[in-house]
Amino acid sequence: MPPDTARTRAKLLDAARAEFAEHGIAGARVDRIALRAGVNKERIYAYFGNKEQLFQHVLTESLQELNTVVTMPNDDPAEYIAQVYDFYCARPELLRLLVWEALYYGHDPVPDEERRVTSYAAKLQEFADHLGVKPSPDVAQLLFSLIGVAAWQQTMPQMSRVLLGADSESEEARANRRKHLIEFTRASIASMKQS
Amino acid sequence: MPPDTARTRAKLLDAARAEFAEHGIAGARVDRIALRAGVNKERIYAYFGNKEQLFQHVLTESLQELNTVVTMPNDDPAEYIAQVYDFYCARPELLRLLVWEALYYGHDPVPDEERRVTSYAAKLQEFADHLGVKPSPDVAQLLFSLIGVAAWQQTMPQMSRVLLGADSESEEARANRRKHLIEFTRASIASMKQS
DNA sequence: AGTCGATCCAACAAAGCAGTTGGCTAGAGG
DNA sequence: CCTCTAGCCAACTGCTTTGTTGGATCGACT
Repeated sequence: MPPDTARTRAKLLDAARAEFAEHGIAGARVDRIALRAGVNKERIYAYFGNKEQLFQHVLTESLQELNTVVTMPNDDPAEYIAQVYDFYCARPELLRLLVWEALYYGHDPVPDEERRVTSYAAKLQEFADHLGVKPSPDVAQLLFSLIGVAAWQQTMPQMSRVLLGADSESEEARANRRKHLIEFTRASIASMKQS
Repeated sequence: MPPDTARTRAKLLDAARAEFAEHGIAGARVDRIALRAGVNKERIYAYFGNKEQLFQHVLTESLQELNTVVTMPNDDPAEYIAQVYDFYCARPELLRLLVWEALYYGHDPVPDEERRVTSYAAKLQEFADHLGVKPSPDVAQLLFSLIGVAAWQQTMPQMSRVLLGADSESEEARANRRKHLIEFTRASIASMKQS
């Protein structure tokens, strides 16, 4: 295999990630992906099959990245949530991909949903460990809610602007929300532990 | 004006709402909207201009509905959040429309964003009143976060299934999450008040 | 009944799009 | 130097989709 193949594949995946994050599955244009990558369109079909399968490749790759980058830190679950927030601020594309996927598949199962179960179970285990409790439906509810809070601002920029003010994307506002997030997380963890 | 006009318009808006909620702006098909409504496609262009403007009409209408249906109840802010949750469970289309819009416009302002500011300010006022505090950025942060938690399950069904289990859409699981939501809300309100 | 104005619609035009094909190129092995 | 293979690409195909148009329809008013 010529050395260019891997590079070409990678360039396509990068371009596709940007395109899909911006426009979603229906809105993405295969021509545009090829153009961005500086590669011929036909390669997409040769490597990935079709548009939807390409989307899956992009998503799988992105989820792996998310899984390795955002880890459970020192011993503070609140810091973990803040890290999730930081990550989605820094790399909004990954969240957007997940949201496009959610809208596209709705309540139908997404491709290889099973594989995700294990990696989320691991995260849940870690989270519970740091809380000093056993993984349980309640802990899962809590983690799920907290991830939601951390992601909500990037998920709904219009609502954020309307409710938190037009400058809610400034550096200062971001630091402020981060602080809010940490307090919020601590409070909800404390209340769960005592019950 | 013939009496049918208003009816035709309404039928189109209903069909468009369903179509847009399901497929988003890029994925929606004008033909399909006309077909669902049992009306000729040309009427859409006569009444609404084009696909994107039709989307805006649908969204405006839906936001009004949301605003009138989900009101601040008795005196319990936690019950309000639970009501938001119930509403999004019962009418997921409205949330989906908002999410499609968020992805479509991203960080650019959405059409007539100003008008929304006032209605959200009213909600914030009500919320603060029930908390017995003045509206402030902190209260807004809290309300925004809580809306996020209430909406998160419908926003991310895949993540919900993966983290909370495949049956997370059952009636029982829903009641369970509702309970979690109320406790969660109470805890975060209590912690905000004391600080 | 006849005319007028507005609504409706089947068929059309033009552009955009996903996916294909057939030939080109470069490098490895003989 | 020739051949064979595997990646590469410009041009093309056929279908889908948005938006338009010219004539049919229907009710109101005279």
